[in-house]
Amino acid sequence: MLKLDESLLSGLPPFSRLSRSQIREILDQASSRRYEEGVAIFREGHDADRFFLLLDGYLRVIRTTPGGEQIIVLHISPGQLFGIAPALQRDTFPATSVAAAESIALSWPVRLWPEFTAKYDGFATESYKTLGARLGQIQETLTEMATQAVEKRVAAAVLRMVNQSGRKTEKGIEIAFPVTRQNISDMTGTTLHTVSRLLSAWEKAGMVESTRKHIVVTDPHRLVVLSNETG
Amino acid sequence: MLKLDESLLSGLPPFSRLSRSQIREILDQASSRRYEEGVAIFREGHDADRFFLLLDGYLRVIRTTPGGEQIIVLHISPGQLFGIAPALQRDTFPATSVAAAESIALSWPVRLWPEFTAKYDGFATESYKTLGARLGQIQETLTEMATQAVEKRVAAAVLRMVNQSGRKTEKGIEIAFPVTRQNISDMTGTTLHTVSRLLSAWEKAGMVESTRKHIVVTDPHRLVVLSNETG
DNA sequence: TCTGAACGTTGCTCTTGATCAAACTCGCGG
DNA sequence: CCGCGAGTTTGATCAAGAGCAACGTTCAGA
Repeated sequence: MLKLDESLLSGLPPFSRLSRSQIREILDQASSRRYEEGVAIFREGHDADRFFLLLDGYLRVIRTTPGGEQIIVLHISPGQLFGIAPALQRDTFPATSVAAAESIALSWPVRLWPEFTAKYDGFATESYKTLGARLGQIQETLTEMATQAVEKRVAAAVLRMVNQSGRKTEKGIEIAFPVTRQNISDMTGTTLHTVSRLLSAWEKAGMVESTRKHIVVTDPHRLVVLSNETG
Repeated sequence: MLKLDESLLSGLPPFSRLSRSQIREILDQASSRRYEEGVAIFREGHDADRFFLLLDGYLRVIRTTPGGEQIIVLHISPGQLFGIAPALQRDTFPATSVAAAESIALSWPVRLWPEFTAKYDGFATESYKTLGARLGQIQETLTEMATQAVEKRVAAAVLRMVNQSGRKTEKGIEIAFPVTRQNISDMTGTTLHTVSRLLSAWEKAGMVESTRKHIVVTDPHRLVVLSNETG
């Protein structure tokens, strides 16, 4: 395994208050792995024997119903901890994580969790902050799902991805990882057909442009208005 | 304020590993309050200056949309901690808590949270376990909302309430706090009309009996089957 | 005992978005 | 360069459930 550089972690919130030598210590205990697009990092219900940090790429956090349908609960962006079941005293993962694009993640055995929280200043605080934000986000999505019409849910889902991973281009802001119509329908509890129709309509209206697995929002403002309309 | 008895807490998970004197200490710092049915204990977005324990009664945890619609995220039963924003490093409450029935809760100022977690063995562990369970439940609800038809969502919601608060009667198992059709529609993202029709149908089919604000499940098994059917 | 408000029921209509069906486009591997 | 499969588009049909309307029931308080 190649030696990881301290600069990988030094800018990230959970580690920002640590000294160079502490970060070295942490890195030396980590294993690093690359995941192809579409590959699962871990699966719902499996033994939570490690916890993770996404260095590069994007993940989808997924739950599958007994009936085989799946829904995307949230996305993970670079720099975020994930699979932190131990923080909630769980011994199995509550959801599946799949690489939305080629990704690189560090991981540590769970037995180090108590050590990390005890020893490294700010680590526990930041981890729980992450969890708090995530809980809030899920509640948000739930509320949306329960009260908003499909068009607004889809608009909100697209905007969420843009906010989390948007990068500027000449055309507008583009979602930084591959997304299919099916993916969006899995985030919003609708069908790929409906999503396709909506995107087509928005494209005609000049708010987005999309090619296969690829979406650019050309008029974010109008999309925001759309997603907020009281209906 | 009257003196609270140690037995109130000694059986509850967050405190079960503590000595009598430690529990005394904790109780002496608590304030106890009674809440009428329908009254809010705290509101979404407000300053999280205290954390709570429900001694008796039932709570609804609610989120309200900008458009004024509300949805019930989960219920809290006696013995559970709630409003534990500090555990997630939040300084405002992420949702509103309303008494579903007359309730009694203890509360402590947030500044005691770090002290409690540091000083009392098992307190942090159990708190995070609660949070983990709650996160899991919300994810469950979200998945359900995204994939299941209305009838199954309503069946699942009724069963969840029964599981959390069911008490046996001659007729069957009854939900221990007042629930209106509107409440159930707020849990499932539907309308009170649809809920009313479903309950009527189930009543005709001999699975439930209900009077105003009051539901008894007479044939839980069939309701479970109904909620699990692959549709 | 009366009254009004809160809660519940039920019929009808109409819209949303699922479902079914078919064709098209792009990119990749052979 | 061809053929195949994954992803996408679009049309047509249909059912679930929302919305609307009206009425019935229960209960608390005057």
